[in-house]
Amino acid sequence: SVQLEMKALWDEFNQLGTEMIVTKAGRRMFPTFQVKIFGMDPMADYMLLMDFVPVDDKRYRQVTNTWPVPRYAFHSSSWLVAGKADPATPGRVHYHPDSPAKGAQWMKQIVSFDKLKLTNNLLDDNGHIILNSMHRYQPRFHVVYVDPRKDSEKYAEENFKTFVFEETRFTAVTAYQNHRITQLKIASNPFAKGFRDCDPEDWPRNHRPGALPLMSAFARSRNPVSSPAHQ
Amino acid sequence: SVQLEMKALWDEFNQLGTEMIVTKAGRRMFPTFQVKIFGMDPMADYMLLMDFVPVDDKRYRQVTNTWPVPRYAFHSSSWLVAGKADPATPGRVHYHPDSPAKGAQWMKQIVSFDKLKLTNNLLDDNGHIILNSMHRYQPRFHVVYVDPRKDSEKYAEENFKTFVFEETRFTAVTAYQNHRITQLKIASNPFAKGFRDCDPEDWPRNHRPGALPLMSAFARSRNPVSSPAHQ
DNA sequence: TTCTTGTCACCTAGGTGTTAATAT
DNA sequence: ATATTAACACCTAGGTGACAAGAA
Repeated sequence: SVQLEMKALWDEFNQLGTEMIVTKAGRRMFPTFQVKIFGMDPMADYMLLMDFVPVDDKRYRQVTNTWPVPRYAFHSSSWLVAGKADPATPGRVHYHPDSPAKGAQWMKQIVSFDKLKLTNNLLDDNGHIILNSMHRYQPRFHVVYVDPRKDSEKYAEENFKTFVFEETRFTAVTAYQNHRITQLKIASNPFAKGFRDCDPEDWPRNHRPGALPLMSAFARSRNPVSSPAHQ
Repeated sequence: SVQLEMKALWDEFNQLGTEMIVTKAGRRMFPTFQVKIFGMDPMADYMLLMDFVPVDDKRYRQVTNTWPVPRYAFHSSSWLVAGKADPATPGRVHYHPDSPAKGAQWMKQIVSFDKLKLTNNLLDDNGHIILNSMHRYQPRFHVVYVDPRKDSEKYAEENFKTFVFEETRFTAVTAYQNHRITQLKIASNPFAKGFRDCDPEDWPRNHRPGALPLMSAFARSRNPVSSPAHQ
């Protein structure tokens, strides 16, 4: 069995509609996909990998903020369907770089996919995951048992198991659309600390699951969505 | 077979008498021990590891600079034997973190031991290599074939091969003794760039094996050994 | 006196959202 | 109008030798 790490944070993002940046050079996910694994054969070899499947066949589009009601602009911001999905991207997979390794190795600590990067470059040759911007994806986690038998291909069907956590769904974007997502990223990702203007002690030290979802950071946003959309 | 990378640099250090810093927290080696490997079975599993053996049973001591001939002090600086070696340290080994891996994996790129750290802390529990300061050591590189046979212990003797490069010998120190070593480290280690005061373009771009061994860096040293030893 | 330790400024290396410019 | 790109300031994380203070 598999347990998703940082589930509380994933839930917080998912509630707002998680967005993940894709760039030409490749961008990591945040939150990082991390799991604890139980019940492996400690002595057997396993490959761990991830892939990403489209949640639906829709292309999304950000609805324009209403005007002239700037202070409610945030509430009017939402995702609209903008047509059929673009042609599917190359369905790449990301092997955890420690693969293959023994079950004991995988189970003795949290497995982190922090080397995984997302790109929108269809010609990428860095082995990154290729996604279409403005499309929704569901990350999937696969565990493959390395069968020592000579004719192992025959048993491929029974030698892997797939785990899906719906709270890790996200929309791929080239720039954040929902400013509440931006603020939650800034508040929770250590690498974005430079953009925080709230109490530096609030996160993550004092963060408990169930606490208010970082409204202080949002309230003091440098770029509130409530700024006039017109020019 | 195995080929030592950066051999020209190792030779340059070895000619001066290589020194490696040891600290309580652990210090990386510079140059880093890196090799290219040939002739493995691409499909077989191998473990790669290093250990360090005392070159002799001597303890060393830095001779005091002669005086009052400061400008020749550098030439008078040398290592003296200071008695029998201290009791041997725990003979730890360092497994390359990618171990075990297939021969194909090891051979397709340079294998770098840049995670290996040296310490003088006998109680170290970070798995670092423990060495006695002021003692000389010879790094050794071992390739272990992971035998798939059930009774593989019986064949342990024939399942590993050891490689020794004498130009990688060094003296463990807590502070550099030979200022020419210090200057060569500063000139060639990117992380010490802050201490360079020579032409930043000289190294490593314009460095060719056979070129003069960085005398410009030495000449402009901030702490020339030729400074008076008296106070 | 010689050797060791801890702190420091200064680097490498690379992960953030911002912003202005550009592309569609 | 909307979406993408590239340069950028500001971080995290950690590898350097210098230096002053301490230990043996």
